[in-house]
Amino acid sequence: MKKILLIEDDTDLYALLKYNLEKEGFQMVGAQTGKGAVDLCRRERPDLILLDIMLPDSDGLDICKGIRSHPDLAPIPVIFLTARASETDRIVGLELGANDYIVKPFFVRELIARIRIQFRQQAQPVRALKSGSLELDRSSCRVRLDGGELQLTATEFKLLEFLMARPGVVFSREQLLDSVWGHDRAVTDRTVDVYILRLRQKVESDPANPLLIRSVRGFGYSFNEA
Amino acid sequence: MKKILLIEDDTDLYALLKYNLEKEGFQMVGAQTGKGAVDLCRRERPDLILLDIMLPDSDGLDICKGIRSHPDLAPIPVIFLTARASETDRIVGLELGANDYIVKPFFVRELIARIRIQFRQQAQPVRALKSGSLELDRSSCRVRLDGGELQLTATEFKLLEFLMARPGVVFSREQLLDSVWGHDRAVTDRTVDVYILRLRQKVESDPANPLLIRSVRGFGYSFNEA
DNA sequence: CCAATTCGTCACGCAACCGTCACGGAAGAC
DNA sequence: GTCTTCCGTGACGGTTGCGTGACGAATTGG
Repeated sequence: MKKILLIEDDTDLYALLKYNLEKEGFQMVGAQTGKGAVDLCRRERPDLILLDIMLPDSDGLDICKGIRSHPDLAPIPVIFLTARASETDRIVGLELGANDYIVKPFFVRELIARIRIQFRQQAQPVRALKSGSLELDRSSCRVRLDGGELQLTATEFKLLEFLMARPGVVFSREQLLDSVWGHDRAVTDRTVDVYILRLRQKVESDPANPLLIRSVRGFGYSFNEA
Repeated sequence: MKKILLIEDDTDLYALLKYNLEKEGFQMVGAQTGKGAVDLCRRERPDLILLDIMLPDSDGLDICKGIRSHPDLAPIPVIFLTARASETDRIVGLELGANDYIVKPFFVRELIARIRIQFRQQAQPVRALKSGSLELDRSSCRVRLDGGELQLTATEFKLLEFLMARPGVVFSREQLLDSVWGHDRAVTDRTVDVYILRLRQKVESDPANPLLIRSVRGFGYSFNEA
């Protein structure tokens, strides 16, 4: 499922888009302000960004520039939403690195079609996570430890990917279930423990003394920073 | 230098675009009629196609469909030019496989910006893909294995081409359907499995132990790196 | 020192996933 | 028109992975 970050200050439009895009099967996260948009990106790691240009507190163009200058975020497609229809505005937006540009008012179905185009032709950005001798390649779904390849199952991989992407941050079982298993989970929180165990057995050199995956009693788990 | 194929019946607009785009450094070829447009494509092999939807003798949508169904032409970006602005027209155009859609009257500079976006996103236009003794030639739509030529169907070819162009990258059935079949699909994701099977039977020396096309349980498939 | 809570660990039943085959129908060739 | 090729679906079986329950160890709090 693709995750879309929506930054739009108009409450009505925000709700409308969120509703329609979720109905279309996208996972939506968003903000109604431009403040901290780049940080939000780094935390959420969306697959696509819908960005209003006219925000009350900041300029969408600047946000786009910030995203493009950040190496991890640069490959993420950006679609501008805007009421400005003047020629120079359009050109500036497109030349600044936006992948598409859609002028309000627009048809929701057209926006959806344009989103799908971005995903269709996206040359998947290859991002590898590394911590010591442990390497996780998202694009090939492979995990290597000291050169040798580990055989992880799908859930194990997704859990490790989630934790490695956010080193040092402690997540509760609840949060992990929401993020890794999905919102429509029907799973006990103890399931997380089992997967942490399985991961440790494959990843840790000494599973009894885990160095990579840390338990925080009463809170949850985290992946240790290098 | 990028070659652009322009199909537009309006003489004034045709000349205007040809002039401006040549000034911009593009090599222009074109026709003012839709007849034989697909054949023209196969002869000229442009890097991008500008296509008027409303042509006196034929429908631009059909031309686009014809291009998309040809394995060697399918990856060429298509931008629709049109005076029709109704919602369904836009959706149909975009969902049919157009990469962008611009409504007349438009600013020439915006068109240029949108053309550049297509080229920016476009991966390296490698004509031939090779992996070990397996060779795939995009322009002639031929696949050779150990010198002998394989008989692949159009869908098999497009699927193999897509995977070979991105070795090592794992794609879900969903992504493959979007990219290879197109989003206007009415197809079960299990269809992908069948085509993977058919490809393996033709491509793999031992289909029971596939070396080229890898299954990644829970995720999808990928073409193994050399 | 005991009770309560939390976490690590194991084994098991079931569901999901994938490979495979055969069939009906659509599209195109002749 | 007929024939052939190709496409997509449905179904079946084997395998794998998933999630739960149970139990014990470890930790916390009184």
